Parts: sequence; C-alpha cells; structure tokens
Amino acid sequence: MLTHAAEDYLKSIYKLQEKGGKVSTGILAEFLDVKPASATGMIKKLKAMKLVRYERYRGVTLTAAGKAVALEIIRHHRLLELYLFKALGVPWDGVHEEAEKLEHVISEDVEARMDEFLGYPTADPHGAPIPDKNGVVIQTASVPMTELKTGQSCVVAEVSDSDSALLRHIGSFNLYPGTAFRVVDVAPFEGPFTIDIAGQEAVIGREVAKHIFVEQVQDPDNV
Amino acid sequence: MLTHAAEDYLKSIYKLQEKGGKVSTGILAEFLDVKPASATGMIKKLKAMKLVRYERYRGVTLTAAGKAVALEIIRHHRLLELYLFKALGVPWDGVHEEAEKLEHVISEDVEARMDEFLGYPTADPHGAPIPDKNGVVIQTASVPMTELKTGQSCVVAEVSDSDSALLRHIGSFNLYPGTAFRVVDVAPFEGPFTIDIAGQEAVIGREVAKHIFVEQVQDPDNV
DNA sequence: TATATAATTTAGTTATGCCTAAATTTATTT
DNA sequence: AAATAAATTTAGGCATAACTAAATTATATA
Repeated sequence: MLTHAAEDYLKSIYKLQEKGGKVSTGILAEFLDVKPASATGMIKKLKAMKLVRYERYRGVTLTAAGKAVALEIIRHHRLLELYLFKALGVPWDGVHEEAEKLEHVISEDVEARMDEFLGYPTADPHGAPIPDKNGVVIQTASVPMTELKTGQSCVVAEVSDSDSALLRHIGSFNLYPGTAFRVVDVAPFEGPFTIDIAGQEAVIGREVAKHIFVEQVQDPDNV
Repeated sequence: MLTHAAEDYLKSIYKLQEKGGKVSTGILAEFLDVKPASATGMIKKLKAMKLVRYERYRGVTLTAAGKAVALEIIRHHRLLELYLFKALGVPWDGVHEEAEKLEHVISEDVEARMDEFLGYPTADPHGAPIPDKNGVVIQTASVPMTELKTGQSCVVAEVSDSDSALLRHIGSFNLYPGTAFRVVDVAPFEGPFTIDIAGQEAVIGREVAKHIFVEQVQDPDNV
C-alpha cells in the first residue's frame, strides 16, 4: 500500500500536469508546501514504483498506473466533500479540510455506498468534476470570471476550494456552482466587477473573481 | 496533537484498565500486537505528556487527561460504527475495521453532526456503550452467556466486535443486541448451548458463547 | 562564449514509531 | 536465601518523510 504522503504527491502531480504537461520539482514542492529536496526524494520513490516518469532536471509525469492512483484519491476527496455537505450538512467552506484527511482512509466499500446514496454525482460542492469508478473525468470548458465583459451572462461552473475564508466570502453572494449572473459593470484599471445575481447586485474584486470559473457565456450583443 | 499510535495506546490502556486496575507493559504490548520494548517507549512519551502515571515494573494507569483522550477516541469509534451501520448500511461485521481508521481523523464537528443524525445514541451496533461528549459512560451489568443455565431467559446486551468472522456467525442467528432468547439446553462436559430465539432453535458453541454478553436474566423457577 | 542566476540534486540530519537482542530488575519457587 | 522464571529496560537498527546546506546542472544575459 501507498503512504499518505505518496498519495498526496501523485494527486498534486496530476493537478499540476493538467495545466502544463511536465511538472518541475520546484513547482511540485511549492504546491505541497515542502522543500524541493523533499520532492526529489519522493519522486525517486514513486519512480521506483513505476508510478511516475522522471529524468533529473527534466520534470516528472504520471504513468498510467500513477494517474489511476491520483484519480482514485481525487474521486475519494470529491465524493467525501459532497457527502459531508449533503448528508451531514458540513458547510461548503469546511468540507475540503475534512476530506483531505478522510480521503486516504476510507475503503472502496464505503466510497461505493456514499456514491450510491448521492445518486452517482458528477461534481463536488465547488463544482469540480468527480472521476467515475474507472477514472473517467468529465471536463467542462469554463473560463475565469476575470475574462468577462460588461453585459455578458453566465453560470458559475466551479470555485477554488482551497481557501475557506474565500469560500465563505463567495458563498455570502450565493455564488454557488449553477448560480446564474450578469455582468453589470467592469470598473477600469483592473477594477472590480459589478454583477447581478437574481436581481441582487454584488461587487466582486478581481482577486476573488480569479477563483470563480464560469461557463455558458452569452454576449447579449451577439444574440 | 497526538499521533495515531499514541491515541491507540491510550485507548488500549483504558480498556485493559477497566478489567483489572494497573496495566503491565507486557499485557499492553500483547493487546496492541507490539513488542514490550515498543510499549515501554510509548509509555514514557505518554508520561512526559502527563497522560499516564507510570513507574518502572509497576504498570501504567491513565491520568484524568489521558482518560479524557481515551474516552474521546472510543466515542469517535463507536459513533462511527453506528453511523456507518445506520446511514451507509455497512454490515455489522465490517464497521469495526473501518471505524478503526476513521476514529483518528474525524473532526469534532463531524462527530457532533453524526451524533445528531443518530439521535444521540448510547450504544454502538455491538451493544458497547458510547461515552457522551463529557466522557460519561453508562455501563450496563451484563454477564457472559456461558454463565446461563437451562431454562433462563435473557436479552443480548453486547457482543465482542474484534473478530468479523465471529460477528457474521453470531449475526446468522440474529443474535443482535436487544434480541431475547431462552436457554433450552446446556449440554454436559462443557458442551454447547441450545437456545430458542423467537421460536427458532439455534446451537451455540462455548467459544462463541464466551463472546456474547447478556442481561435481564430471568430464572423461570423463581418467577 | 563566458558568466551570473536560478533550479535541482546530493549528502547528511532530525523525528517518529516500530523492531530485535541483550542486560537488568522483580517475583516466584524450592 | 538462592535459583529460576517472567517482565521490563536499554541499546542499537530500520523505514518514512521531512529538513538544511552544499554541490551541481541548466538557462539567461551580457
């Protein structure tokens, strides 16, 4: 069996690999809040287990076996988040931290039971896709809210889940995945977004907007 | 924070202390399937944290602080067992193993939510008492089934939870906590018990009977 | 092309928690 | 009271996973 640390490394490599191919030791170390030397050490162990491809100074990528493990852990994490949210009422800004500990520990049996209880869901409370039992992920094409222009309408697809204070803030505007809104104004000089959410206006700063991803963008001028 | 290993030691010391006061290093090591030298090492660390009282060759006991930690872990474990059983349908011979891993990892918040969901229960699926938030345990006066005589009636109070094959076997007779039965016959020379469970007869060997604890014993001759 | 800077790796250290083997202490017999 | 048996402790190791500091390699700049 893999150690918790090894599982965390594989999960992180997967996530970093998604946006940019090969993953450097430094990026990986930073992502895991660990010194680069520590990352080198773990990468070597993972290579010996044939879970990653690696050449010194050349970065690391997952093998098929490594990717399968990474997706299994991510599936655990996201199913747990949704289960904690729906079955136990844990607030959406708290589920990430809790799932981070549980993901390494639940059995496949319990996972299957949660999956069934939830009706085989495809997204977690933050809108992130839940890989299926075979590791298939349904990716949606979403863009950061920062790319929106005045007048555009869209739906929240996903929100970063790592910062719980940020999640509480976003939640205070009811900007959950699935929520529709329209951009009323974009202030100049990198200014904030004023948006309309079901009749309620809200002002969203750029730093916050970076962490909100939207889809189904409709430009009213082209309709 | 305490390590998982330290929590397991405290839990074990508590359980051994219940039946027999001071706990020797050897007994503790055997219980945890660890070498006595390992137990000595951990005991010293626990003493430094003021969680146990200890003098070499004199055995170990929990301090108030240590007992509080032990009861908290036991509460986690038993609430988890019941939650897995009731909310997710995990069979009663599987909940122990799963809870053993989860007990060190769930937050107090999630524990409180499970407690509420379950309606503030007082016993786990095997009949073991669940300590309350303040560490108060309601002990019931139960006796091993091996002490029963022909003709006596009683109710199952508790069943050992550590051996899952044994639990499956006991479950096949429907001998769950709360189940009433009457002793029809006790075979001589340490022989098996024949019992009547709601009209169904079952033959229970002595090794199995040792792990079943009963209460409310009624001797029909004295009624 | 040479050099400076940044990234990465190596080597050696620390801490936890387990192990075995040998030495020591305590308890039990005779 | 001495010998034996049992329990306990000490001492020395192993594995994991982090760290720091120094050495090496790659990349960018002049």
